Amino acid sequence: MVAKRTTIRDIAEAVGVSTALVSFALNDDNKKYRVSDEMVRKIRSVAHEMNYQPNSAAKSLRSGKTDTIGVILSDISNRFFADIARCIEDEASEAGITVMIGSTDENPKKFERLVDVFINKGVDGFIIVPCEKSEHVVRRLVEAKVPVVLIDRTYEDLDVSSVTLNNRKATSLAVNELYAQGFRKIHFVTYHTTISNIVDRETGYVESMKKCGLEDEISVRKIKYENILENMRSLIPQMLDGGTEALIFSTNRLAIDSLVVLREIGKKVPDDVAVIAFDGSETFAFDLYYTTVSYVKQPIEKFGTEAFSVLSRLIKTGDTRDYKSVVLHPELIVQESSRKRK
Amino acid sequence: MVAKRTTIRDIAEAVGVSTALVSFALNDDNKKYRVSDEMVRKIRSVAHEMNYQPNSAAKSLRSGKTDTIGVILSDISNRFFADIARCIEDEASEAGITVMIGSTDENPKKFERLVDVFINKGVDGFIIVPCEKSEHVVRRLVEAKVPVVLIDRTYEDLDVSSVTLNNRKATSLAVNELYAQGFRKIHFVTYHTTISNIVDRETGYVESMKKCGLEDEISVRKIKYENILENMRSLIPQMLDGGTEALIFSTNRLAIDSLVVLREIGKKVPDDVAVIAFDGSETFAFDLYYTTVSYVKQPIEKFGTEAFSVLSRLIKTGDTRDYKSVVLHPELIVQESSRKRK
DNA sequence: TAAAAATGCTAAAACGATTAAACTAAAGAA
DNA sequence: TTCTTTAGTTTAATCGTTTTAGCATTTTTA
Repeated sequence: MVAKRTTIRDIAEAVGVSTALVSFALNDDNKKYRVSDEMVRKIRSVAHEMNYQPNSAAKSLRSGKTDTIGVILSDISNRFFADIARCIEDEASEAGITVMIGSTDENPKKFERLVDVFINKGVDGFIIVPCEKSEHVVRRLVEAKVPVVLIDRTYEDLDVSSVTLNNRKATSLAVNELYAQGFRKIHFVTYHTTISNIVDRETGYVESMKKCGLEDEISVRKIKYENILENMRSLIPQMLDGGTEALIFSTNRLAIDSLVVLREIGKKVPDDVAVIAFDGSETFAFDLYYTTVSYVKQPIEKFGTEAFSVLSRLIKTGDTRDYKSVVLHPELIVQESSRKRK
Repeated sequence: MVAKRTTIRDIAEAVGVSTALVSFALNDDNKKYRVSDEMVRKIRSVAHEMNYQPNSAAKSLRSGKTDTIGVILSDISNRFFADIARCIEDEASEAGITVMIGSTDENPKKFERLVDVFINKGVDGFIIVPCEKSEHVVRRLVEAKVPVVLIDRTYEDLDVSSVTLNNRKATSLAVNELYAQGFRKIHFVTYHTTISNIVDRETGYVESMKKCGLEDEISVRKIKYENILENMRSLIPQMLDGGTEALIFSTNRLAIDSLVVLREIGKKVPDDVAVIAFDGSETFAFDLYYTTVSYVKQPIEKFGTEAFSVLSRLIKTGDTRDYKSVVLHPELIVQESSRKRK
């Protein structure tokens, strides 16, 4: 905190009026409270001269508002979440709201601790990427009537606002494209998890395979969140040996590490195997590959803007029962990696 | 802010004592203020039962401390800064300190506004990646005795703590490696800017070219921060036509976009031109290239940890005159892109 | 010309915590 | 027995704002 700041009382003394009047004049309450225009001008100019900066601790204490929101993500150093954070930050800054950010690393303990810390700091609301096994924490918030918006994932049986992707449609788009290109042995690589968005992507894959009449070709391979590259080194060759013609990945990370492995073992995309990745947020990574990579694109900015707008309303109205689910739509970016060569 | 929170007064009433005693008991002041062990136990258990969360606005108002620091970066969606932010966050969380993050986009106006907002929120100190033409803003902070640590870049004639890379050494390493490999026409691509770290990288290039006796081969090409890819599309072919044998880039972004262009125009690395990039933070992008890319590696985590540790001391001692410059060391990661083929 | 309304301002309480100072009761010293 | 310590607790001020209720004036209305 800065050394000896100007307070409202200092201004009051300098001008020779009460602190109340200064407060009225500095806030736009001067209409409501009938302060003379001349006085408003005087007070504001003195405040400016004395470089007055309101003490927000005092403000918060009085008003119960902090104009601060807590944003809890999986990992801020992951591009997808960083982009979302950036979006939220921009929206918030526009609205004069400050953002506190924390990363959970998908760890329920860290998640709970972050929630406590932010509650403690008195945030006005939360934007949260919830992690596995943390439904109770979010439930507690909802029950305490704390404004909350979940993004990227949600808990089905919780009455809470959310902004998510239509994940089933996302993988469905991928399957259909590959099917249309003539691929049949289309296989899916994903994480071992119960997180809703990842699960939905799997469901989407399975369902659309069935719709395409490829029920017998369905193959879902799941790996752990740790040592992805290592896991891929054994999984990918094994799948190719098994006759896989096309690969769909449920996340960006999985796709990238697989591409690395494919290069390592000298397999060509899409000649040896077609690929559709998830998430264009790291497009530039794909740009460097010898072939351009098709991928399911999420409207990243919208996650941020929508979440912020829903949260703002929640905070403003104070009616946390009035929750709302926003579902965003994926787009398939078709490039070379999913083309069938004869 | 959460609906009707338990206050210290609620606890006091529940236990039937004064609020002062509750405060003593909850803080470890019970030694200093001689509260009976039994009472401490009782108060703490009631506080726990009532799910007491101290109101930090009140705490801050009283103490003038917020246990919050402001972190101002160039752009949180840039991997390099996101990694640093992540590091700072981890350190801070360990120490029970909350972080507020903002991005300047290298825009002095945004920078100044962020500083004002954070000051306003009463942060205890700043970690800042300063942008061009903002020396006066940082100076004002320093003069107001606000704890500040600059990272990545600094202002030479400001008495302020900083954590920076030895940038001259960084490019020097690159030049020497290329020279040792037998390259002579080693050229440097950088931004048009006065930001200290970028300028130092140029200086390092020029100086070590001279030391290698390659004074006549020195060539520095500068481009604007906007439309990098477009700029590269015209610059790179032009340089190759001019006989460039090896390229050194002053940043990651420049390197990546150039690699994209080189692929587009069908030039092979390192056969047609050798490349040394800057910053390994997006290594995975390089992993996908047909050839692995050599680069100057910055110790990213150290930027975060060192900056936080310096800032902590600054805040604790309150002696902002006791500033300190930490200089970190780059490492050259040699891979295929800088190898001379015969 | 008195009553009513509008205008411009102030006093003081409140928000929730911390803390210096004071107070009480019991224990120890003289 | 009286005085001094010590332990355990309370009182009340304080941090910087906001805001309700109310006090003088002046202006309008009837």
